[in-house]
Amino acid sequence: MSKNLTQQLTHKLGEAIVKGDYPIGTRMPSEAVLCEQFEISRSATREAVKMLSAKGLISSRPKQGITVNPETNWNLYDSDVLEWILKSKPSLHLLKEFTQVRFAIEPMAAKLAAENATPAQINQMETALYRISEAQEGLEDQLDAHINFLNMILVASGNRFFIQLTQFVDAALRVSIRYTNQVKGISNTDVTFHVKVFNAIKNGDASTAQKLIYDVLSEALTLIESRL
Amino acid sequence: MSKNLTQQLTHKLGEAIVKGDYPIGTRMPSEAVLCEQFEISRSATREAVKMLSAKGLISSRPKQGITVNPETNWNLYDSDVLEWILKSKPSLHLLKEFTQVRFAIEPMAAKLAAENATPAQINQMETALYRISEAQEGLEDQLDAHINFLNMILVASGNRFFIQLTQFVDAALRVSIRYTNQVKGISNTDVTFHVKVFNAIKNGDASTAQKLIYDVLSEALTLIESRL
DNA sequence: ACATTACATTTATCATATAAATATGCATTC
DNA sequence: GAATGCATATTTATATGATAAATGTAATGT
Repeated sequence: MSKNLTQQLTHKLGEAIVKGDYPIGTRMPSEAVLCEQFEISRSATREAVKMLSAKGLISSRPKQGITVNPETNWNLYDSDVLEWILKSKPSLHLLKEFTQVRFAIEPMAAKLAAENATPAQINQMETALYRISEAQEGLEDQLDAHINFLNMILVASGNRFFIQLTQFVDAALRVSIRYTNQVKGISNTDVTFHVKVFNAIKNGDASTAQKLIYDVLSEALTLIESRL
Repeated sequence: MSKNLTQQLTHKLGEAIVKGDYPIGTRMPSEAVLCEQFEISRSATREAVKMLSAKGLISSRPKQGITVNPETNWNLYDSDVLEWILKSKPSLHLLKEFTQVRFAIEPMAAKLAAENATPAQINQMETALYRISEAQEGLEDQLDAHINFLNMILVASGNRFFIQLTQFVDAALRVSIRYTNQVKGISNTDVTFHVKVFNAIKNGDASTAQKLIYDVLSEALTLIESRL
């Protein structure tokens, strides 16, 4: 758990809101009541409320109190909010939504990576590739290695908005194995696939890099949709 | 300007950080100093600090003080952060990054919209279409009408992560006209284009909807890159 | 040289008081 | 009767002072 009281309350309330304990549009307990319930001071409570409103989950106004915002206001790309969503309502439908975003983003990121990756980034990708092959022999966690490789592609894209999505992709992949119980199908276990992607990016072959990622995600999406 | 002191300070500091007034990795003025500088109480100051740290811009720890986080920690999809970025360092390069994200997202959103749009959403899109044609005759702001139409596509996708990006696309389009000084080229002024997109979505023709948006954004991106 | 302790600084928390905002109901006016 | 203005009660917003906890740094001891 987070160390300080403010963050603890932020997480507790954030999770509760996402879970639906405080329905959208309704008023949450007032500042004073929250203090009582969680036995902390007003300062800590108010700061937690501010953090949640900064993430779009709630808004607070005098007299009206603290109200839960509609989901469209939530900062879904905030890693805390993502974490709460995953913790509270994981579902195959959610996985589909995640994968649709990946399907939109990652092929483009691979394309950009092929066009823009620096030599240093190529080296890091090669290291990531090595980690995947090691993982196959059980030396390292397979999922972590995969995520690391995919994150490197996002980073190498050079577009800060793609880079920002590393946490998103991380979350998406971690939820995916809850349902598929294997990395295969989501992101091919076979390291030869990753080698192909790596070579395409290294050689600046943008369209091949794009197509490789596109195809594997297309397959993943089809698999998920077949199970819905 | 925002009404309450906390939000005012949040915006002032957020903007200043993004602008680079407080370089990344450096310590910001301490709580006490911020109170003095802005002549507000510690409560308000601390709450602003909490909001900024909720958005990933800063982190604060005892003794170490308030430090500016690396840009990779910033929640770039937060509409406040976006606003500050646009306000502080608009550039053609930024526009390119924006458009790359749109290029990744919007064709897919159009495809999903064609597959999933509800009758009510189709109606709303038709209204949006009407607003564009009205705007052409000067009755309404052209840009707003365009943004409204594009947002409807995102909403109709049914994927909450795409829906969340309405603010992003809004920001992207508003910055785009600063450089192109026209909506044309970014999102075809000619309403016939939008009619085509609308019809494709209405008829459930996913691939056509996707291709239409893909093509217009491809063109926009080429235009931007030619000017870099 | 290393570990331990003491200290100083900064944020974190608590408590209390006052101000400002605003929804609600009431009265007043036309 | 409808609309407008006003009083009031409730809730958050702000201010302030005091204490606690965390943590980097320096002093100390072995």
